Amino acid sequence: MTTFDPPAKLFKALMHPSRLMILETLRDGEQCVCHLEAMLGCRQAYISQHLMVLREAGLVEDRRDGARIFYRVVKPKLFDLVHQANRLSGEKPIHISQAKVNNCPCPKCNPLANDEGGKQQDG
Amino acid sequence: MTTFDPPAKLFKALMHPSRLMILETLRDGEQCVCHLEAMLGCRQAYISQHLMVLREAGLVEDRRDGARIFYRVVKPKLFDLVHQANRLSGEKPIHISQAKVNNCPCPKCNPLANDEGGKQQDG
DNA sequence: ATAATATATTCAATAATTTGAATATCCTTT
DNA sequence: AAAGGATATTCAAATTATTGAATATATTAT
Repeated sequence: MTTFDPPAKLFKALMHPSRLMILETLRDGEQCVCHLEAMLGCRQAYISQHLMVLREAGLVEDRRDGARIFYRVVKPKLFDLVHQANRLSGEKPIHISQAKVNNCPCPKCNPLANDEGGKQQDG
Repeated sequence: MTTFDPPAKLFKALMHPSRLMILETLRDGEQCVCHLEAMLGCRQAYISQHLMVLREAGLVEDRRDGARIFYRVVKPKLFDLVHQANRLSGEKPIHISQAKVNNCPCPKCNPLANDEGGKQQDG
């Protein structure tokens, strides 16, 4: 309708904390849904619904690798936008740990379990 | 609730095209409500409601001058955020004319009508 | 084929946003 | 004080977002 519809739609896709958390988790590179599930501590369907919003807004794309589906941010400049918004909100810089997640079965968190067999690297 | 609530709230305040249009109109400096009314071509109450959202999000502040109330953007960096979002949306740069608006009675559009008397500068 | 795992979609209840209409408030002029 | 103009608030109906539950789809292993 107006000139401002496209940016308004972008902001609308970004207006949910869980979606921002998802994006921030993707900052490190693509991640599978089960990893996002473990990071956010939310149910799979919930994550999937938010991923749908991000996907339909054109902000993320997915790639299937076997049974898993990996999501990635399409334009890295999106990260800047989120951080700039965080700064404008007067908040401390966002930093979420990209460390392996314990209860996550994905190959990034448990490479040995999937690629070789049985072994884990927990400590 | 989470780290992402503050930026999410900011995005929520920005998710409406009319509010983006209002902000962009304020880029040139403070403007009274009747000017925004003339710029957007919307009713006063509608504008006022969106101004309330922006005000409650801490994005704009108002100043009364006589019968008129002038709004201004608190942090100019907000303009960058909107433009960055517009760029990310793959749109042409936003530029709205800051020219005087014909059907607007405010002092910025009709300085003579208010400050001196009767005269206009339309031609 | 069956079972198990990973992910997506649909459904429904609740909550929030949008927006017009009506009305209230505050200021200025008379 | 009354009237008129500028702006804010309240109300209500329509629309949209949120979110859990159930279910469907696709892949891999048996």
